[in-house]
Amino acid sequence: MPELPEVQTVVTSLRAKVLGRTIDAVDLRRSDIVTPADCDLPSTLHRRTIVDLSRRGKRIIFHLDVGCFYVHLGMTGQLLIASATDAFAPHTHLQLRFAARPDQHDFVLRFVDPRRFGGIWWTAPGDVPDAGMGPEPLTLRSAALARRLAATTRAIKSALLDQSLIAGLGNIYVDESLFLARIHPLTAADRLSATAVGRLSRAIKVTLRNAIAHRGSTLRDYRDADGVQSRHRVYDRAGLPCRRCRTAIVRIVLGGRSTHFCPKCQRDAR
DNA sequence: GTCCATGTTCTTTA
DNA sequence: CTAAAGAACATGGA
Repeated sequence: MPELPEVQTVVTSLRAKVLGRTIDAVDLRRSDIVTPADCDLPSTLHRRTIVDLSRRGKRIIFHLDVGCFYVHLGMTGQLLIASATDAFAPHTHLQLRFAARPDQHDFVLRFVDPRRFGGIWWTAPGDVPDAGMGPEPLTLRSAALARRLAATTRAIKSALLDQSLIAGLGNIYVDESLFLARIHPLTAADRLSATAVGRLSRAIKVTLRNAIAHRGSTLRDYRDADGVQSRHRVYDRAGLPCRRCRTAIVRIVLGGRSTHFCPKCQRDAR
């Protein structure tokens, strides 16, 4: 469940738990999830204290007293708090155990990832954990976004998925943002008007903020089987009526990714 | 058995 | 050379 809002939710919920805690034991059950491959993560993390936890794009950054590491959830990754005595779920690749303190029971943090598109990256002291990443969408100004989009001829949908152009958006929220901005996903990025980029900049922020505000409740507390009303306006709604104009939502494949839009609200300007 | 999936990176093509 | 398009990665659910 990992685009910027989901990652932010994980960071927010984990932050108070792990801040100031010392890693007591490291159980790396699959070492090929760690980059660089020759980094000895267990001995590197042992006895280290977590001084901060933050998010950058889709990365969850653990700041240690020496250097930092970050977790990327890929498509199916999860960070779960558990008790050391809990049985391991399948595909649990890493467990960090935190020592008990007078004010808190001991607990473990587990990284579970069936598809293994995610992983753990170690960043040595002096290196930055966000090399090559584009700016954060929530603070990116319209003019700066316009400048970056003007540098590429790619379809706007593909451009927004490029983490080096703007960090944190994924397939769902790109489709949602383009719908809100009423921009057709195949529009060339460098052919968007300043007005359209302005709408897009605003739409991205609204979409992400709204998702962050609801992530705590929607994804966690509701189940599809209970008839959950998806908050998505276009994503995964092919053939269903547009929530604005009732026109059927269209699904196309763009850059190998399924792409959903309303053909009436998002006119093809090519 | 088939197709599809919230992501990234490597390879191929233009 | 660069930019863009495609394939590949691994597993599980519909």
